[in-house]
Amino acid sequence: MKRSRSAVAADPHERIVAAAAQVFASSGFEGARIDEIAERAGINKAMLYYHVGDKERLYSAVLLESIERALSLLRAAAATAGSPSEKLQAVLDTLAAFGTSNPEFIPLIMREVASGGRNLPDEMFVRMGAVFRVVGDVLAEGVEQGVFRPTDPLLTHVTLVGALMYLLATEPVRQRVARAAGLPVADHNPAHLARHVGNLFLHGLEAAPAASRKTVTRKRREGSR
Amino acid sequence: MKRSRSAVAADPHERIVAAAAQVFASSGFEGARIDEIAERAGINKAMLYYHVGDKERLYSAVLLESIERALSLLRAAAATAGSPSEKLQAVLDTLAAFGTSNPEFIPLIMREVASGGRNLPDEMFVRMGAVFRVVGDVLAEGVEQGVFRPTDPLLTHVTLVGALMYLLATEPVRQRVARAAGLPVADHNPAHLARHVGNLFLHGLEAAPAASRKTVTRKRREGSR
DNA sequence: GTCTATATACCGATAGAC
DNA sequence: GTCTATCGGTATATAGAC
Repeated sequence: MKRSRSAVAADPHERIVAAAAQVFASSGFEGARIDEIAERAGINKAMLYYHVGDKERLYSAVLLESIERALSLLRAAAATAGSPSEKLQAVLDTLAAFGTSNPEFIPLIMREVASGGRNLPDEMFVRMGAVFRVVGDVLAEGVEQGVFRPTDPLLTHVTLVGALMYLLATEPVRQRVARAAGLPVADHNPAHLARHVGNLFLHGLEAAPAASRKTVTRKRREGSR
Repeated sequence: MKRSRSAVAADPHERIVAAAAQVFASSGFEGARIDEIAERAGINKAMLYYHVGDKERLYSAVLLESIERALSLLRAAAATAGSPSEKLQAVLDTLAAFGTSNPEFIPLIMREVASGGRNLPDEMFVRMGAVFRVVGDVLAEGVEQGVFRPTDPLLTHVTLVGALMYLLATEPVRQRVARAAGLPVADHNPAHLARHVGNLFLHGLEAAPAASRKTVTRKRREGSR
């Protein structure tokens, strides 16, 4: 057991980590300023070093604390009663909700992915493996029941989770792109985005099922709109 | 017409932009050091400022030059003869190939997405809109022909492209995760990743087609393996 | 445990000689 | 056009008083 989590976070360590998560997420590791983190945590810079050590240790603490919370939520979602499809959708919904109530999480992960995970502490890979296992088990269950096609589980997991995180993270960019392209500008809530990803991945984009086989390609199955 | 593109890039401007792309991609905007860019371009720091101006202008030049090249390749891919599904797969293949022969591109884009596009110049949004239109047109064509289900095209485009870019970018992270989780470590080539995404998106994960409708859920359609 | 003051280093940008 | 030298600003990290 580590520290108790309270809403106001009286614990200096927690206040610092929470503030650091925000700054690291919005500015990256190199761009984050210790002064800004200290200020946002409401303490002095010297105190920050006293409590959590240098910038690198603080960064590791932020990442580990984030993924730890995400992991336990995702595990709970996958333990939901229901079909593998429903479990997978529950995982996506949970990830979207977590990414929204913890807006630092997705930028943090995406920056690390962009840098090839160069600054990731070893413990992070273990946690990421645990997250994979949550999705991987659902996929395996689906294949076993014959409701999922067999695929490379790690690739499918990354595809699924990456697509949703990307969709969530691009919200502001997407709106500006829509404006620049003369498209209708819509702001989608996270739940909607999770459903879009789930729908797309579960049923596929093609209207005709398995049209690539040697079965007859059914053109224009009427009543589709 | 701007400048001629040669392999060795005798033009100082090009050498600088190419070097900057590498450094910005691996260190981010704030983390990138002008000295390192100059050194990697084989010129003096003062010359860098003489040729391209300050850090921000250099960054914009890198982004615009990258997406411009990607855009023309993607347009060519979408102009391929074939079904909408084949065109979509061609676009994915092209993006994967481009991301591989231009390893700076995906990290650059992902970092910007992670920061909400805060440092993106206005011209970038126009280009990103053009990239969307390439995919959007293929999607519209597929819907028109009745082979694609109608979806929000912008969301589907971002989901598709985001999934592939994420898959490509996580290659090194994925291997370390696999090692930490005791999974078989595989290094997939970009073409394979593009096919994984295309396959998943086009046909979906579910073995039974449209099982969510009121049609009979066909359990265990035999001969699936 | 908390804060002020500062050491130390580095970075972006430019001045100015050639 | 090219380079050296350097200015001005700011960053991480710590020393030391309280």
